[in-house]
Amino acid sequence: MVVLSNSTGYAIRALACLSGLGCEPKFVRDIAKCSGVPAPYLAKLVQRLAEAGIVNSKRGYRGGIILARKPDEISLLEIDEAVEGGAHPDRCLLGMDDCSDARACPTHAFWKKTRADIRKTLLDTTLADVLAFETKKQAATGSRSKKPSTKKPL
Amino acid sequence: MVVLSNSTGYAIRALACLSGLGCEPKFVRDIAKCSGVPAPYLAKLVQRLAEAGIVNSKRGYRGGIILARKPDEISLLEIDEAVEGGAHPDRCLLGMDDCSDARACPTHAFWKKTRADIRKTLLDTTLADVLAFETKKQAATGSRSKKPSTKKPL
DNA sequence: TTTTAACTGGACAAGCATGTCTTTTTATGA
DNA sequence: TCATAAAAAGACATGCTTGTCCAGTTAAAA
Repeated sequence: MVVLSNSTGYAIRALACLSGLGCEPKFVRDIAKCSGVPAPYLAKLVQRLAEAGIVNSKRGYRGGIILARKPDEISLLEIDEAVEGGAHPDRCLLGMDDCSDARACPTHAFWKKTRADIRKTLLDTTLADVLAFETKKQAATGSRSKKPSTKKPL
Repeated sequence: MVVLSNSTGYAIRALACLSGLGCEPKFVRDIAKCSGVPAPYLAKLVQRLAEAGIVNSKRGYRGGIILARKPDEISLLEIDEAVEGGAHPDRCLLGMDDCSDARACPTHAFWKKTRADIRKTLLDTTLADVLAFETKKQAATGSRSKKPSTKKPL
């Protein structure tokens, strides 16, 4: 039951630390300490995030990592695809490789809809939302992103 | 985006072959050929399925594997838990380990509901449904299991 | 009782995601 | 220009899932 990989989880938490504040670049090692992600591994993830245009990295003296856009303009879906190197292929829930709309396995319709729901949720949820979660330590009626939202109390 | 492991997919397809017909035990190697699962690996999976009471295995001359119950009495959820060795823990979609009902991450409510939906679908879908899928090669308004169903055309 | 045919169980190998280490490259400030 | 500080890059290590192999055990039939 794994939807987002460990690596994607790392990236999301690391970016949440990074979006905390300031226009000053942060070092990989500081983000690592703040997020709990192993520093050398985080360095790899940051490279992929930089390639995808989610962060900007600067080498040399006074270098570091900085968000390329505002937190509410970076969706979790984008982070996932940056880390995984592309969109998830639409795998059959049961792993049948001859399952398709034309030849639907018993869970095909259900899974097709669920997959789309998950995708939409990840698209609608931004770093700003995650930041709010990280910041508020208990109570608070948190600030949400500007995007339409599927994350009401429900 | 992996919900059921490769191994669980193997087990489901293998059991579908097994439920085809007859009260005669089938050999692991025949199930392997029919389902495309590597025979030595299938032998391991069969052991777990036997421990879980899904199949009965018989050693020695004229031994083999046989379903312990009728196909429509074996849910995919049961197969999954037999293969995985227990129920899936309720992991946070984003991998936050301090995410809970009391301290909900931005996707918590969504994922809680979706998880339950997936579980229900796997519980309501039985080997009989999979068998119908395997049997009908193209058209047919297939026979379903006796259970209530979330798998309408939609 | 012996032979044969099947599952059982344990050790082992391969592949992939995860994690680490070291060297190289780049940019800043003195 | 030179020293320094940081990311980039690539080789290397680890762990888990998947997959293989082989000797052991069991049961039926001759």
